[in-house]
Amino acid sequence: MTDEKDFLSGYDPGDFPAFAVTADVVLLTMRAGRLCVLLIERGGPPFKGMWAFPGGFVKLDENLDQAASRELQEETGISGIDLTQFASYGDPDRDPRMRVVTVSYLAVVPDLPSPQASTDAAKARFWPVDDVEGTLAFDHDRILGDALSHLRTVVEYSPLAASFCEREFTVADLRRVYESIWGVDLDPSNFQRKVLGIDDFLVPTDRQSSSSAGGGRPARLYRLGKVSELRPPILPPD
Amino acid sequence: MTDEKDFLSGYDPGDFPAFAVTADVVLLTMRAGRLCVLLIERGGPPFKGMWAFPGGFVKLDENLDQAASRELQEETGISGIDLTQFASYGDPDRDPRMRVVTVSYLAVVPDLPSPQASTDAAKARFWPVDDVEGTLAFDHDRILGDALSHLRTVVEYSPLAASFCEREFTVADLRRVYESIWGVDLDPSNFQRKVLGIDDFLVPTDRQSSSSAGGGRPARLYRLGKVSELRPPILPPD
DNA sequence: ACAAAAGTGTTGAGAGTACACCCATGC
DNA sequence: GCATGGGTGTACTCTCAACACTTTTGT
Repeated sequence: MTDEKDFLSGYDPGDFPAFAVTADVVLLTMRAGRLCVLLIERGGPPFKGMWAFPGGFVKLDENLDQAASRELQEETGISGIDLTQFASYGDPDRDPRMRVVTVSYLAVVPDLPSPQASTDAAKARFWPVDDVEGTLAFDHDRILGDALSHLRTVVEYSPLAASFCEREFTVADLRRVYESIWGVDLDPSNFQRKVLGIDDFLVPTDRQSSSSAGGGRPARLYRLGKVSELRPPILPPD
Repeated sequence: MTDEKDFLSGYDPGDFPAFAVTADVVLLTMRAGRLCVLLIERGGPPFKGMWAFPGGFVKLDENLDQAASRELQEETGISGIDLTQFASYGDPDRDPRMRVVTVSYLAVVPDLPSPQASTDAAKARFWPVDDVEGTLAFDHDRILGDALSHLRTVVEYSPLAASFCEREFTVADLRRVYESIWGVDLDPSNFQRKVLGIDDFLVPTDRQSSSSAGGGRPARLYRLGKVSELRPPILPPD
């Protein structure tokens, strides 16, 4: 009966509950067919020695998106990738030090070189998602779970899965991404026809993959087209 | 280079940028075939006299979901409905008074009695969405746009559209909801077969609608079942 | 009887799956 | 040649949109 009155009419600036706001980045990649997440080992309390997402305080003169990419750049050296906000978390006890609301972002990248090479963030590395579930600092386990279910949903209806691939990739590369995410096997020939039949999804190059591993016909290389929506969706069979 | 160090190692509590955090509710309903949104007229600066979503400061001892339903209840008297978070907004200048991050929730309800009857929130009313786009306080126009596109997406793959209907409703009621949201005409007979063919979506009652308006065969009344996902999705033709 | 809305039957077009088969490369 | 993976052809199945038609009410 008081707060919202203050909010609706005039009030004394500074007369509001003070929160810290952070931006966290759940950055996913695919390594050897396993879904991996970029984590940073915490050097101090709370949760010292545990692993958490890159992220940190939003500054007073930047917006939420900017904070997320700045923190990612500062802590891991990674920049120039798409970050999309997917949820915010603000339970009273999620950080024992103070009241923090975190705005969480999802990023999907190809298999990058390990981040320690790039900056001073020596404690950053990729972990297979299955190996860390249930072990993260703060409420980051819950956030990771939400990020993964968000990923699995979005990937059916958007070309996001192609972000796991390099700039040029084969249809089989893309198929293996979907197979990993859904844990199913897809028929290579039908998958090929399906994705090539979607307008503006894959644009062919005139280059071919070097058929490196033990033979087999080289595959054509594609680049991601400008499609924004996959209709009909790419679904796992049943 | 300083903030995130503080965040990773120890630091002085209180040594962080102080934000206000609010929870806003975009509550949608369907009236006479038009999509409507619940708004509150602002009684004081800034944006005095303009309309905005119900919402207000998150308190230090409640979580974000609780803040959203509390504010909705206090400002409009509406309670007991599902609120789902869909996005957060925190541009530096979105509120001229201070730095505010707002966590936005979407709610979908049947045609409720006008809210002024229930509480002291005399300035709350439903507005047709088309009539207010571009006129709202703060960045609420952008939030409304995001809420609507979120609605249109979610409605294809979830039973959310049924939340626009009363507890018992006919297939035609539900069809008119989809027609309004997508702005298309759907074939009544095909729509009927489609939705009744989805397991656990609609559960029949033994009651019928009173065929009130000008004749026509009374329709069976249904209740919403326990399905959580619509596969295949309900799509507009083309 | 007639209009209006609910609900069913039928059919033809298109999409998806399974799988046979051909192509290009490494060994 | 043979193994391996890329890519095409084909036939069967299933779904869905279109629309004719029957059912049940109000006037």
